[in-house]
Amino acid sequence: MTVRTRMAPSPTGDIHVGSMSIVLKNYAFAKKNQGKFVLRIEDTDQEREVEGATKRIQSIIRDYGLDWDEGPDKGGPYAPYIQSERLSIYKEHADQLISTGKAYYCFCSKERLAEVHAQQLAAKTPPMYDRHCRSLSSTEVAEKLNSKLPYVIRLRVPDNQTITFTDLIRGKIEVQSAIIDDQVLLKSDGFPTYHLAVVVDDYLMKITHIMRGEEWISSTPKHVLLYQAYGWEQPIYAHIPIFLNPDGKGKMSKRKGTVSAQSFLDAGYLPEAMLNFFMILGWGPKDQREILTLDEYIQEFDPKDISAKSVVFDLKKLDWINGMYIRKLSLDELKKRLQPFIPTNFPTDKIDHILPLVSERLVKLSEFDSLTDFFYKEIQTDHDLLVKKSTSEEVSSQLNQTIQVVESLDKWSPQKLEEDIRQLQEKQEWKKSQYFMMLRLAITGKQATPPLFETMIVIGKEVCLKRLTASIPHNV
RNA sequence: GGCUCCAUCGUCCAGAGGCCUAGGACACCAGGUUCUCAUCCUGGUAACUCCGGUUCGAAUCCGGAUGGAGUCACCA
Repeated sequence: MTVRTRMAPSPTGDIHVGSMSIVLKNYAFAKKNQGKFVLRIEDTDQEREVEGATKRIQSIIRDYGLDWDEGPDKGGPYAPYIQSERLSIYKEHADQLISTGKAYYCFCSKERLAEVHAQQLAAKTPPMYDRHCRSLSSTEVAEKLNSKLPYVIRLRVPDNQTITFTDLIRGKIEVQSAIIDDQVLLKSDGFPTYHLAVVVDDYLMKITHIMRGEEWISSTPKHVLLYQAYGWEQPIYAHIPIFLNPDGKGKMSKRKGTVSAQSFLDAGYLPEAMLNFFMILGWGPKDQREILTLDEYIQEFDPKDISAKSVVFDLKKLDWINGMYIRKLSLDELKKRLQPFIPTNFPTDKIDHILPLVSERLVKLSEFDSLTDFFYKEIQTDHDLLVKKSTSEEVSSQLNQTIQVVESLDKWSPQKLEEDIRQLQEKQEWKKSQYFMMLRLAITGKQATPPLFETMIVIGKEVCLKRLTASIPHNV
């Protein structure tokens, strides 16, 4: 049997990092088993649909370096892969359930439903449909249908049944049918609900393994009931634990920070670093490696080894991984990845000299600007800081003598520059840490920078002299 | 609140009855390298939620408590 997995996002906005992590798992598991990974768009909610979201979902998955074998733009043996284009299929399947008595028409108005709900809330009973239309006679139904009353189709949930399914990660899960609502299958606008559409499509598209977020675990019994109603074999389930906010409290949410997969790329995280992070959150290879390639992951990943507990989205670890990946990039490749983050007024002729100086200091690509701005922008030196470890007098003298050394330099090379400046420092017996930090501040305006001499070479003799002169304290 | 799931260092993972005075990684702390920062190297702090039971023996099995999470729509 060919393994077939799927990801079924709904186009209601940007795809979440949690969803991307699930894409990765479905993708990897399909690849590992020489199977197929399907992308299906679940656009059954017309009200919440966001214009252009379907396109963006597809492009972000590809930006992360993943791809699907069958999907909206590629087609495949079970096309179409967009649910709004499959409406007749769901209608047909809903009707089938009506004719077998597994589902029934419901003509309740939204107002009545809201009223019932409010009453149940007040009485502190579980808020469920009161099955008002469940026992309508066939003549009553025919009458209402004839008078064009709007209707939905609901699942006739059996009484007193224990519903069982197996989750690859957790094992057997049992739920009593009594707590399951007579779920709406087909909405009054003719669109299916998620529950109907997902079961019908997963079956029709021959999906063998359903790996989806843990939040679906409580609606899985409804799906099981549907499989039973149709007499179809259940797929294999693996409910992937969700991401918790970095503070460890609650499902990762927009309110507590960034959640969209796109925004992490925008912030300068490398897609392969993101993927690596997803890999080792809640799972690890046998030998405890933390850094692994997609191919290695595909080889070693097994959904049943995923930890069953929800995991904290630890940004510190992500930063570490991203730094590792940035340092692994060749300078050419780094330059390419950096393009969107390089300011327009950046002196491109200097980039090949600047890049080696900052590459191991980059945690995120977005930091490039703040790490390199002093190379070409006007700097602001804090004069209090400049004289902090000394006196204005001494600093003034240090700067003047340094200017002389720099001016008389015959060769503008880091080796020569370092040699002469060190010679000066040793001769004058200036305190190393004070003198070099003072110089650093004068040249760059910052306390943390790449090595001073290389930096000065890149900045250029003229600008260095200008900055040194400008830094001389005047109040002596 | 009902239902479901989960429970090892702050975080993630290892541990599938004796190898555990619990191991690795991130973070943190200290030290080394060094002109600062970063990288790199060394070392350190730090956990089996609790209570019962099973067993010669439990982090590992069972039960309960507690805690955390998810979910209860004509949304997915």
